[in-house]
Amino acid sequence: MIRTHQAGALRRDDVGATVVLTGWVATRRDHGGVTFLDLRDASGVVQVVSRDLPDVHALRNEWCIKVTGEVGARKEGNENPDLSTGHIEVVATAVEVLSESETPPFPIHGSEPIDSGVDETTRWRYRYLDLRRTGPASALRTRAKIVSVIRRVMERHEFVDVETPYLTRSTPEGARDFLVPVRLQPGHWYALPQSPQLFKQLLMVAGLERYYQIARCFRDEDFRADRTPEFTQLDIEMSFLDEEDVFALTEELFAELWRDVLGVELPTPFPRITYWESMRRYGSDKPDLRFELELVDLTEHMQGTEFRVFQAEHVGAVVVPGGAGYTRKELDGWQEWARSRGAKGIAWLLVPDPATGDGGSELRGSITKLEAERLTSLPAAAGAAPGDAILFAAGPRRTTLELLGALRNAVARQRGLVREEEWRFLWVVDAPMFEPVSSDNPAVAEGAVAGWTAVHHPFTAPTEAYAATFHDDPEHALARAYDVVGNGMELGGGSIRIHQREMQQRVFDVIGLTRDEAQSKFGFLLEAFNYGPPPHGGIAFGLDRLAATLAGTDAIREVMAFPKASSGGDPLTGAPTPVTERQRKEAGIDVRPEL
RNA sequence: GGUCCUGUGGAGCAGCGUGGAGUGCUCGCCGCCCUGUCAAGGCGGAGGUCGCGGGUUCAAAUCCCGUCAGGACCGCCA
Repeated sequence: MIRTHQAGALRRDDVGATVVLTGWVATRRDHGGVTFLDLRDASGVVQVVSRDLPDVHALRNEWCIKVTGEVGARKEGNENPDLSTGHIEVVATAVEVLSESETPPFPIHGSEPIDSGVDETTRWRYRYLDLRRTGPASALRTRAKIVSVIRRVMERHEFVDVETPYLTRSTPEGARDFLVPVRLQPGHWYALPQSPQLFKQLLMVAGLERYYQIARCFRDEDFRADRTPEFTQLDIEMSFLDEEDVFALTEELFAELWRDVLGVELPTPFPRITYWESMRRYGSDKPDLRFELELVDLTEHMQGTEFRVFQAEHVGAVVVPGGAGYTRKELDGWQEWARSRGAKGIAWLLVPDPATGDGGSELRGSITKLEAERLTSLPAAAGAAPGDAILFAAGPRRTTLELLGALRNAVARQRGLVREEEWRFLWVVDAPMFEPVSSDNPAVAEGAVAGWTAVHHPFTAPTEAYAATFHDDPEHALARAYDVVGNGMELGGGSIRIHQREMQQRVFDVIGLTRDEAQSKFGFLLEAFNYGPPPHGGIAFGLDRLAATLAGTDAIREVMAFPKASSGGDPLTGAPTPVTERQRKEAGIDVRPEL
């Protein structure tokens, strides 16, 4: 190394040592006769002081330099308690410029928080400068730490790390594939994997018993703050297991991650809740338990009403504590919020509080034309106290619950009900096995079921109760699927797979997959299953979401080294780019093979 | 495919509703001064076709239409 020490690691013990440091000029304070430089390297920042080196006046921020000098204790009163190196400074005897720098496009210094007001476009465009900053860089370090803990836990349990192909066939998940043309077979394309699902099942047939991989996955779908076209999963599969093995492993892994990364002790085991209970109580299959605000079911209460809005399959509500003080504008805001989500709207009722005067003197709301009996008993039925507001939604059961679930989250955020310091994990189990094919085809009548599709994927096993009947009653069949949810975020999910041919065939029958189609799509897996497949199952965790959660950010871009923009492009390299006519020809892009 | 927000010297913002000279703030940048600062301080200075195109108007950063880029959300995505 061309240096002797790390700048940020120097302490009182080093006083008197002659050191050679390298790094970047974070800032300079030039007093004419004495000049201070903050020298930054990966370890942190140290103050360099120069009294008689004429060259230092020419230095500028972000120049890469080498400093030779002696570590000195700072005089009392000159110490900086905010700096871990604040008790010492390096008295420079020589400064060498390793390379000069343009003025950076945004301030760098060193100690900015992760999102310090610089426009993201600019940060991603100059990500290599962004990462000179402590906050953004520490997010990547957190991610590396997470990967390290993961490997430690997986190796402790004798999991085998196997790399599966990135150039492969389409996997049976629902997302669009990224396609890669193949020069040697014009007109034929690889798909980049949406997950290593089929390969890890093959590895179970192969008898590996315990597989894991930190695998890049690709889905050509639209963006969200927590979704990007390429992302990383911790992918796990085990043989001869049941759900308890997956739960125990996950809880051990999470407990160790939270302990080592954040110093937080997670209580285990995580509570479990069924999918439908979660929908009923929270309107979501990934409920945030850091606040209460459980949904109220008023379907019974509205049975037989003349009030048309509430003549619906499901009537539910969120009770907003202290919401009687809502202004008309705020209530209109909720209407707009609901409509922006494609709902017809939400009804509201303010319960007056005589003590504070909030909500006036009588029940007010958009539903006061409701039968008097029903109206006056409504606050009690909803569990609303004086001073509360009740926000209603009515309609088909599932969409109404989902709307109320989103409302629950929005209300909690708006009213500051989320206990931000808490970590609340849970398992959501017993998800439906199938859901109706959402058909935009006008030929399919409103409400009619055009067919069924696997909620999870078609290799997910039914629960014992539905093993014999799921093909006759796909609507109610439950799957041996599980999601792990933390603070309202889906951090991972998996299932116990089907390993019996007969059962697998019935699933294909339900989703309308013919033998030929199944054979052509994943005949290789079915063939493998002819050779004594073990009972198996697994789980996959979104590593980016895990890292973002542990790094304390909502945006998974922050824990990716070179994230994509929401257009799907790479702001730094400018990819994707058009290809030349010659490349098209070589890759056989325009060739249409006989199907 | 859809809805909404944003785009103003290098960075972050204000200005836009109710049109009137590129006006302002914090930082950065350049020069000079300065021997104990902590993202130093003082004085001076440079730097902007207000994303782009069109329209309305005597006059557009401001109003209208289109478009591009970025972001959030719905659809989609287990």
